[in-house]
Amino acid sequence: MHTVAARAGVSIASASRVLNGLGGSAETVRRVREAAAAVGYVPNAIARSLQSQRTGLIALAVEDIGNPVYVAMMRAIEAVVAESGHQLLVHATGGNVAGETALLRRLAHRYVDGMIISPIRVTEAHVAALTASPVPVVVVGQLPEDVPVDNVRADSRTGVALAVDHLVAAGRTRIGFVNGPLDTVPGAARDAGFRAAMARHGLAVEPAMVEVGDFQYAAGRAAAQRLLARAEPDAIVCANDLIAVGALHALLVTGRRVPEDVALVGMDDTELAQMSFPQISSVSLGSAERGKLAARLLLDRIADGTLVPRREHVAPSLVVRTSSGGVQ
Amino acid sequence: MHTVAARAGVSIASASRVLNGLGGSAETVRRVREAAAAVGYVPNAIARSLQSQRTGLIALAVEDIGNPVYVAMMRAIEAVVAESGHQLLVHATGGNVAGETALLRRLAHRYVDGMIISPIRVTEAHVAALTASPVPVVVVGQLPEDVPVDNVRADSRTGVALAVDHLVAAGRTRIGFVNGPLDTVPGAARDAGFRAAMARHGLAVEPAMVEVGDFQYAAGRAAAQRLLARAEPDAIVCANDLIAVGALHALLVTGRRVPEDVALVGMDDTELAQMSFPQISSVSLGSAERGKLAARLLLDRIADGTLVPRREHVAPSLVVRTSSGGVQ
DNA sequence: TTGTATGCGTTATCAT
DNA sequence: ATGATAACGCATACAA
Repeated sequence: MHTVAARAGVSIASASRVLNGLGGSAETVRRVREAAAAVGYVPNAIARSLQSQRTGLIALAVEDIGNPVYVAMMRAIEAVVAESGHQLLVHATGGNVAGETALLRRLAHRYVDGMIISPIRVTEAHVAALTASPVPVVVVGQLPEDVPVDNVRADSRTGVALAVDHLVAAGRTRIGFVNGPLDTVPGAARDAGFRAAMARHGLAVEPAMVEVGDFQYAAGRAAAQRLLARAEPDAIVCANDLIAVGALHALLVTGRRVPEDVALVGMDDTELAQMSFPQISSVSLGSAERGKLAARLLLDRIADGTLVPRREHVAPSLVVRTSSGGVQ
Repeated sequence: MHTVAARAGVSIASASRVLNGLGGSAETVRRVREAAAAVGYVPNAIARSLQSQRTGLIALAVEDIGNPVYVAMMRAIEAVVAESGHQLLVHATGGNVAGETALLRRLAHRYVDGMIISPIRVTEAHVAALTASPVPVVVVGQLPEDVPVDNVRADSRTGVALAVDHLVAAGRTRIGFVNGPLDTVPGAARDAGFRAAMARHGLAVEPAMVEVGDFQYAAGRAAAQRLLARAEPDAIVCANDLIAVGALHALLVTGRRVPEDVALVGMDDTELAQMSFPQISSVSLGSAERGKLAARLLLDRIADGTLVPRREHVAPSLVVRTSSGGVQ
């Protein structure tokens, strides 16, 4: 900038104004533009940030970037965020509490203008870090009622019910369930949802028909194998699509036909569900929609920090595919 | 900082020194620490960056964050980069030249300390932006010989050969090929590799046995369907795993058995290949290894910009699974 | 050891 | 319209 101003024979103030499109005489504008082009001037993002108190960065923190559900969410967020001139900084937290709270605390350094975080567990430490954060944060997922933070949530309880209802309507009664860890927010909600839905249909939940692993493919496959070794379900509900793909493998490798022998329903409605064969029915929890909403909430709050905390809900819906008897 | 210094009754220089662990008398250290804790002082990342001329950020630019091969690469990069105290900023370029070169030019703003980019096409504009970049860049993928930029590359030509050799050894002779766009670097290399390998075995490449789509699932599926509508291969090589999963779908939906009727080999050896049923044999192009190497090259260059440009190669290897007759 | 003063690259304020 | 100058928050030469 200094160089540009000197070369154009004006003050650095004038140069700055011209380069930012604010006023200037025709002659000044011309000379500054010319000088800038000549020396290949490019504004320094850091210095600009120091002055503007904004970095133009928005962080997204999710457990596992390999899970397609987060890819879908990320794409939706990226679209909104890019439109506002921000860039997305992605953190993979691995789902551990220490890492997530450390991340939240680091927000105090103001290296980003805001953060969207989807914690899989919510602890006291989370809440403390969340409320103490000097930069706006939006939480995707459940959150205690009294935490004054913008929040968008799915309804996975109802989502599981959708799956169970669908299977019961199709005549299935021996319905198994492969879940993720019960000490996670989604794990607990999906467990409760499954039991409530089964009870509503007057179906008993046999312990042998329920397995818990991780929200991952390998764990889902192993959990399904354990379940199939001791029970004969005519349908299996899985707590997400990664688990469902693992369960599909366990079913097919043991010679079971899907959906003829065992119907299968996953959750999150990711690309994986469509890419499997047979294609897997899945409960959409509106991941893209949640991402879009979260991004909007965040941008709104960045623009006006005095807003009252908002809470958005996204309704689940069932996408029926081959694995539960839908068309190919 | 100003506040901390005032509260501790010292100059901001002393406060800064103490907080950075440089000297100070026991008494000064104590008072500054106390004051900092009392006001909850946290250093401002931007101001620190302006001073240090480093942002602590490293960018990764890939075409499609939904492709598991990039997820694997990203994980490897993240591990190396985190260890050095940097954070990863992920860009999805969508593979368009304008976006990629714009990204490279934006490096001049110095919003990151370095970038790892994996362009799917390499144009004049890329080369120009690459060589003009004031911040270190490492290219993952092919690059003209004379471009003085750190570079790590796979050998997908040999990779395809590995697949063809394997299939021929298993007695397959009518080998089809589903590729990505020929005007991309990997697309062109894999096409050449396929033809060379087939020629080496004295096998003709019938035009009807070759299809081109996109490096995506849906396009791969459609391309495979077109191929299968007009030819009867006893094996198919796919230019990546997304295509392979699409081809698997096309095969199964038309009643073909894999591998009995048609053997299938993918490329990139991503999680997808393991998650399919049957599991898909795949040529590993060492994506994690390439990511790790790229990160190391970048960190080295950030530490010392005068290094002579390096070029690393990662050898391909074939992972045999069920889809080509391997064990379950 | 400590404080003063300056610089990092911009933008904004305030005279002129 | 323009220029001098003060922030922005921190780190560091240099002097004391």
